[in-house]
Parts: sequence; structure tokens; C-alpha cells
Amino acid sequence: MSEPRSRAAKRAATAQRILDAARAEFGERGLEATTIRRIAQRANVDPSLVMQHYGSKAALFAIAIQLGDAAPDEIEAHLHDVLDVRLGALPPETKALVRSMLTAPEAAASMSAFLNERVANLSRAMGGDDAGLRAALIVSSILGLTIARHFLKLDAFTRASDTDIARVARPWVTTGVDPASG
Amino acid sequence: MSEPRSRAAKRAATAQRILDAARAEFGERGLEATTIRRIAQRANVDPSLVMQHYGSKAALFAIAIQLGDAAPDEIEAHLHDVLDVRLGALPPETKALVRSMLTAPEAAASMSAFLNERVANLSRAMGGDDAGLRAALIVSSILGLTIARHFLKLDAFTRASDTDIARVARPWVTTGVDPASG
DNA sequence: GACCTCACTCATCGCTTGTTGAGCCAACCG
DNA sequence: CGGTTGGCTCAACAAGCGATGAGTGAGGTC
Repeated sequence: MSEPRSRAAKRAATAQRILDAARAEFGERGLEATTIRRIAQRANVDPSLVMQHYGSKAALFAIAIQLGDAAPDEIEAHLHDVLDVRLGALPPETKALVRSMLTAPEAAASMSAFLNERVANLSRAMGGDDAGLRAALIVSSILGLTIARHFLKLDAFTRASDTDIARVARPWVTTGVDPASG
Repeated sequence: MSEPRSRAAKRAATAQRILDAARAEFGERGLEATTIRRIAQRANVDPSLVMQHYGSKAALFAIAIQLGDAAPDEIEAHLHDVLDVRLGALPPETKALVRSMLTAPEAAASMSAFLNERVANLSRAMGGDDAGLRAALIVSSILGLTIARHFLKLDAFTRASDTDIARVARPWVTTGVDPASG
């Protein structure tokens, strides 16, 4: 509980509180269903202050779905990230991005760019016949797993423990990495 | 182009035209971004007529995302449906359902129920250790493929032909079916 | 301690939305 | 052919939205 001294620090802290609230709301309800008023209420702030800080709802959303710097894109790092670390919970900006990727064009574009890069890196690391297609299948499978588990909450994933999912998913996802397995 | 004779037939035809327009709009923009006025315009009809036919936007959406009767759920039928037939294009009600499944709770519930049933049937047909989890992985992988290809339009899938995707995806998806492969 | 700065709030605008009810006119019935 | 039904349109409402601009009062400056 740090009470910021300077005026600039207090303003920056408020901006961050608004951004956190925005990420949470966008992540729970998506871009369209989220209102500036709700974000403001969640951040204990007047709605107009949100506009003063971020200009517009669209601009705030664009910042809210910005992903943190990605890890180096080796196969192992990739699989480790997604299958072990991220199995438990998704970071707020990721949740916000995924939640709106089917309805908000900007989110769709951002997600496509992110996944395309992942596919390109993975494809280069794998090599072999149909490397691009196999990489795309791996990446989209992980996307499907993420959606089914964290957003649709399918029974099979809700009932299973994180370790169980990781145990079964890892060889399943890794299968396509080896060109000889197809 | 048949000009319907009876008054009831003409009304039914209009209702169908509205429903088709609704499915198309919901499929392109999602539940929230789609307006009754746009649907009406697409169906060449007054907005209030949409309400008279379907009562409310929510009721219309509920009907619009209703999937046709599913095929019998054997493994082969399942894989065939998804990997061959549906690779080309998605039926309008499916597109509408998928488009809104992350933002509209009713669509999410409908999608979850559909996928849970698919997983249950597939799991029963497969058997072996972790059958439920393996089945869920297969189903969610196909979901991810569908989203990545038809909604996010990832480069790797846009560049490849339907046959290429089917050729690479089929063994990839089928891998988890055999319990001995993990 | 007087002046100023600025983070924040208040009141309000214009617009779009889903939804409603009254009215119109061609189709049907006797 | 007169009267009624009913498919459809017109006009309008209340509510909620993003966004604006003037004000306010505590914090910083000299």
C-alpha cells in the first residue's frame, strides 16, 4: 500500500488503475459490452477521467490488448510457456485480446499477427515437409485448448488437474514437431 | 424464383428471409455489433417487422445460432465432417455461433454443450487411458483450426489448399485417437 | 502565505439502440 | 362487391452510450 507522493506519480498510478480495470472488464465482457462507465466505476474514478487519460474507448482498448514482450521462440520455450505456465491462468491482457478477437477487427488483426509470427518461428525451427502447415496446426491447437479450457470451460478440462492436462497435452502437441511422425 | 401464393406462405417466406439475414449479420459482426436495423435492411424489411416475427433481438439470436441436427458421432464421421466437409466453408448458423461464443453468454453455453457432447461421444468410442482428456484435446484442436482458418485467417491456412490442409491435419488429429500413440 | 497548476468531478450533449403502438393497404371471405 | 383480416410500414419513445467542456479544490511553487 504505497501512497504516491508527487502529483505525477499519483496521476500515473491512477492511469495504471484505470488500465487494469479496463483489461479486466474487456477480458470479462469483450470490447462492445464493456462501457467506459463500468471501467470508471471499477477504478473508482469519474468516467470522463478515463477519456482524459486515454482519449477514446478504442485507444484504451488498443493499449489494453497489447501483449507483453514474447519469450524467445524456441520450440521448448513455446511449449513450456503454453502448456505449463499458462495452463493455470491467463494474464489480463491476453484474456482481453482473446475475448474480443472474434468480434473486434483490431483484436483479430493483433491476434493474427501474433500467431503468424509464432507459426513462422516454429516452422523455421522444425523444418521438414509441410513445416508451415504443421506449425500452424500446433499453434492453432494450443489456441483451441486455451479457448476450450479458459473461456468455454469444457467439462473435461474443468474436471482435470493442471498436471493431468499438461501430461496428456504435451506429447499430443509435440507429436507434430517431429516430421517423421506424420 | 417462386412467388408464394397464400398469405401464410408469404409471411413464412419473409420470416425465413429475416432469419437468413440475421444469421449472416450475426456471423459477420457478432451479437452486440449487429443491429435490428441492419438485419431489417439486409432482408429488405422494416425493423419493427423483425420484432413482430421474433419478439426480441435475444430471441432471434437464440434461433439463429441453433445448429442443425448433428451427424451420428462415430470417430470417422466426426473427423470426416470436420476435416473434409467443413474445411471449405462454414454453414451460417455455425459461423454465427462461433463468432459470438466468446462474448455472448448464451452462445458460449450453447457451444460448450455442443462440444461437451462431442467429447463425451468421442471419448466413449476411443477408450483407453485419459480417454476424456484425449477426446477433449482432439475436439478443441479442431475448434482451434476452425477459428484460425475461417476467422483469424492465418497465413499458413490461407496459402494452403483445402486438400493440403486435410492431408496434413488428418493424421495430426487422428494421432490422439489411438491410445498407444502417446 | 499568495498564486498558480492540474488531477479530478459535474453536468450535459448528440447519437444510436431495442422496442412499441397506431395506421395503411392489399389479400381474403361471404 | 362490401367488410374484415392481417402483413407490413411509419413515427416515436426511453434508455444508455461515448464524448465534451466548464468548473473545483488540493498540491506544488516562489
